[in-house]
Amino acid sequence: MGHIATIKDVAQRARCGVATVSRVLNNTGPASAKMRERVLAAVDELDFQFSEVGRSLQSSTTRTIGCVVPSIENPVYANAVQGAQEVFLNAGYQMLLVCTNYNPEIETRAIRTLIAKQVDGILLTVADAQNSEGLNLIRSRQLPHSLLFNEAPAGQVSWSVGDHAAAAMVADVFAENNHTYTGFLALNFLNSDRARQRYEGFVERCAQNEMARPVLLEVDDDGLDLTAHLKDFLDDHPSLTGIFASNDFLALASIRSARKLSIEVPQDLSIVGFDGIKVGQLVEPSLATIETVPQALGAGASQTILSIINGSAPPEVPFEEKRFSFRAGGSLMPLAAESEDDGKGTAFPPSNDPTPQKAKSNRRDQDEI
Amino acid sequence: MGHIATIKDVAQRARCGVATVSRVLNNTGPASAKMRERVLAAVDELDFQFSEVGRSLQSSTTRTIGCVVPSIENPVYANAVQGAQEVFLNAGYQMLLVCTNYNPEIETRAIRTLIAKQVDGILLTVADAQNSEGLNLIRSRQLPHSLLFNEAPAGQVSWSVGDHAAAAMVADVFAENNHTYTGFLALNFLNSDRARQRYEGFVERCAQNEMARPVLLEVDDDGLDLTAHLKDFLDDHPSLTGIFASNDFLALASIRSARKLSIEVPQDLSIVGFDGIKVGQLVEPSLATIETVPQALGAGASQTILSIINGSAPPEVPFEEKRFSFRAGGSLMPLAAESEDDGKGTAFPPSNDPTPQKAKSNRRDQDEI
DNA sequence: GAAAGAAATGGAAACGTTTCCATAAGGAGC
DNA sequence: GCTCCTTATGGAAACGTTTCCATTTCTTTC
Repeated sequence: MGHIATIKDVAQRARCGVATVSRVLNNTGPASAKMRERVLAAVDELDFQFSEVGRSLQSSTTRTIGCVVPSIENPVYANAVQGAQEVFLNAGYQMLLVCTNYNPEIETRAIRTLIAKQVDGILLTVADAQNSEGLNLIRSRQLPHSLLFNEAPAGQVSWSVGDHAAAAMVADVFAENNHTYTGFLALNFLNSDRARQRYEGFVERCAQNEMARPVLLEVDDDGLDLTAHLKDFLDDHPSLTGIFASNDFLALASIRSARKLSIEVPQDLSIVGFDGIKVGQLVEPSLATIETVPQALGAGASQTILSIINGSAPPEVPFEEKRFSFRAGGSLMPLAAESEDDGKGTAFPPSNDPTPQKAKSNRRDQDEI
Repeated sequence: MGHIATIKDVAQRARCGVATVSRVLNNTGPASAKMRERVLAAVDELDFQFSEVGRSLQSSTTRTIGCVVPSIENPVYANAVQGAQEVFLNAGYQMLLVCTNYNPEIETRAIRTLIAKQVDGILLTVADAQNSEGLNLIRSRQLPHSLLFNEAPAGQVSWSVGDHAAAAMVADVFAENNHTYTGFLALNFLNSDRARQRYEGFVERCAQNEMARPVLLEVDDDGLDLTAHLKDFLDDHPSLTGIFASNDFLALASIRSARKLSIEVPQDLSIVGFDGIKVGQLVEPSLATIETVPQALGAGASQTILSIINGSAPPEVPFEEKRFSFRAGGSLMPLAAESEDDGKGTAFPPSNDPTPQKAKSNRRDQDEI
């Protein structure tokens, strides 16, 4: 028989009503010992399992949460999703995952479907939090949700890195290491409010630190080879001594491209990444970067949702200082101080790079301002 | 009002029966122009959307697929899941994702829940395909499914890398490069049939190539620092010239640990990884590895499931040669041939490593067999 | 042994759909 | 005006649960 047993089949087999079966199996309400036994036997024989669909219809709860992120090829999102998934699973929820590829149209459609599927909550990273159709839908339905990675529109909770402040910290690190002329390397600048916020934070703090305004280098393709881009960029801006890459992959790709161009990192060019992916510590030179805690953010956002669902007190979003930190690395080197070398370079890299920190620069020799 | 509109509300507002609403909205069956208009207006005013739960109960289809993988922190799985997700989304399915952390208990429970939720199919990577309770449940319910990464038990389709053959290829590459004494570095050996298959494939082919039996080094923790392990290992087996790491992260960590021990890669020790993750090409030396196509496997497995669901012809699993290939890299160096140097080292790395290929070895000087 | 209370049980409604079927309305042809 | 199609329409059942409520069955207690 290709027929899946329902509660009716069980009731029939146990010679009782469906209500009794429900009571026995859910341990809700009384049942005599023999009845219990008969029901359990029937369940066993029929290999019965409740249909969650029927249950959901009746209880208007699905024990399912939607999760919408741009992509999980990016280890930052992958970690966050993994963190979220664990929290949800422990709480008895499963997770519907949608990757939008930074496409607002897919985003909206996915959210619409999630709502139709009556998920109990939605965890999401939208392309643009200020202007997301899907987010509005969620709000208007008052569906429990939490933003992840997006900076929240005023008054909303969001589990974000604190991109603005983190990028500012990079500016500080450059300043402490006497770098004045820097560049900002971005991918997907247009589609991501995060990249923009990093840029803004970096630019602002550079100004405050009386550094030159960072030069923006946008790359569009996700290819590994930045060499041509980098060459043009450095030719156009020969005074650059440091590049802030808006993520670690870009940073690693830059290091590699620099190497191809016979520009040594960090002697000729310092590079700082963003995200703090694991491999950054495995490479040589190790990558100076902003270390983030995506898994914790994902877990926190999940807990926010769960607390909304069951009315408990939501977890506090930790202070910015807890959400990111600067990780020193061999890809960043202090420049010789020009005027006041007060030696307070707190970010001096405890590098695993055997190259002496004050090694001569090739490129710099000609370009030094 | 905090009430979500149902088809009844729409019917009431449009002054018609629910059947009519259903017909109009689904374009199934006739409806007069004015009726159509009234219904559409009501839908608009009430912001109505069908409940998929009600639909699912009626149609016994959920447009949802389960996906069970060990983890998505591993970029291989992340890519596969992403590939799968895209295929499903295009076909109008959403994906319930569960990460098992290689824990069979979680695996079983998750699959049970997925079945209860009446997913239309399941895509899964199990800890042990020969002996998976969850997989048996799926089979006994005849639920459309496909294995991913697991080698299939006889007669079953599976979208796997071909671990055995791929590992054998690594043995061949070592042989071609005159390496005879090799080690196999594994993480999670016990919990993963994949790691075991790689080991077997490697060992067998080494034997066929008349190389020494590879020495097994198991590490248990996922920490980044293998230095102590590696030191002990190399002390115990001083004749080793090459290590096959069962994934690229381990390979990169080995390179780093070797560096700490002043063992140069590849001059003193060649390392070959497995998976072909993106960063392997960004680092120095670039990583020699088995390149796999996880995204394609994920997509293929999804299509298999979809074709089972709608009764169309399933896609063929591509031949092994299409599923992996050897990617040369600077982490592997040929040893000076001892007897017959026929120069057919096909795997000679087109390295981006500036170090001369035949550089002197430190460690080897004392250890050379 | 009867009355009263407690415990056990089953029927039926409700959840939101789709779809079968019956009926109502509209036109065409005589 | 009548019959006969065709086209529209609505009622109701079914999908698999849970839960309310009414009924039956058992224990107690006098």
